[in-house]
Amino acid sequence: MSGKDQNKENKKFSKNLISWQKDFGRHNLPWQKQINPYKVWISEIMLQQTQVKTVLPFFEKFMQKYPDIKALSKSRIEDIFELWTGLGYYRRAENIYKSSQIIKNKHNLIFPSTFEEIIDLPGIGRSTAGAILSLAFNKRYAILDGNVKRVLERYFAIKAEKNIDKELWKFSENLLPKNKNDIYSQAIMDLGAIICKKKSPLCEKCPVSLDCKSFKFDLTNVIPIKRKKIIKKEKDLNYFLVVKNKNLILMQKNPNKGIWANLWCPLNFKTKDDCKKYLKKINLKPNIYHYASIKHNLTHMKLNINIYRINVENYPISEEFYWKNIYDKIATAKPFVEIIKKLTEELENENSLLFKAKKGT
DNA sequence: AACGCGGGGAC
DNA sequence: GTCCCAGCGTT
Repeated sequence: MSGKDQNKENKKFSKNLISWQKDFGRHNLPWQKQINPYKVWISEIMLQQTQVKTVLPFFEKFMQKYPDIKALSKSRIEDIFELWTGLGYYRRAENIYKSSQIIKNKHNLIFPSTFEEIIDLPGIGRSTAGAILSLAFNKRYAILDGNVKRVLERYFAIKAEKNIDKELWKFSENLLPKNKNDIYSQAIMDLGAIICKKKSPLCEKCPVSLDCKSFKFDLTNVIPIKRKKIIKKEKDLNYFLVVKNKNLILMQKNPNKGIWANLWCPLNFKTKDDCKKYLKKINLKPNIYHYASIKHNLTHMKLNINIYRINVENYPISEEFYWKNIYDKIATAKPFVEIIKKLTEELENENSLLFKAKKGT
């Protein structure tokens, strides 16, 4: 096909998508109502590698607590972590916090509107920047998320066995319309989510099926090519619920790398023996009870988490630890939410038994 | 270019 | 149980 013809095809693609979006696209997502750059930004960060349905309750909570950049800029990182508990990819929470400080100090609390300024914010890469610029500012920038990749690979019948983002970016940019870039970006994502689904795409309802090479050559079940599956490593982890006075739990801040980086979790040792040695070292009785076992599946590993309980009367004060009251809000990783809740209930029970015993004597 | 980073929806 | 999601930052 000549360059001129290709150009014509590209125009038809965006025109069809924009027209389709008006009738069949998504218009009632919470970040689309009274749209502004702040909402688009927060939603785009939450939606990185995370399905819409999962994001919805987190987004609502976030907007209630931080309705605008000013409110967000007064936050503490711990508060954002607390709100992020269970959503995963916790680096995103940190990046939102850091960005809020940059927007306060550099941009006078106004969300920036140029590509350079936006991509300069932590946690915002080329695709998220493109999404914000098109959706919130109606500027002519491309996106390349999971939906768009799948649509492009199918439409152009690209059999990619490895990373071909460089080419896909080129395709994505070539297809951009001159106007209505806000509707177009929404349209191509909606198409991927609603029509051009990973499994059983609804080609009969697709506005661009007639020009789709995979549809034409019956390749929609082959493309996109399945990526070779990763073998999950199994990992055993040991966490220790150190309980003091039946209402305090010892929490420890994770290092700035690895899983749950910078998040507060219960005390962690490689083995139970390591924990025993440590307790002896600080003159505590090494009374450790097995408390629970949790299997936690992640994308890249399978975790077997053993939880132990230790009752102590005192504990040395240190900067890397803090005592969390069982009634305080939790800013931690998902597996510990339920465990701490369970522990809280049991401690309440133990406390009431203790109370009764005292009363009886 | 490849990898690590969470948790869960969809099938 | 498997795949992968409105990706980014690091190596």
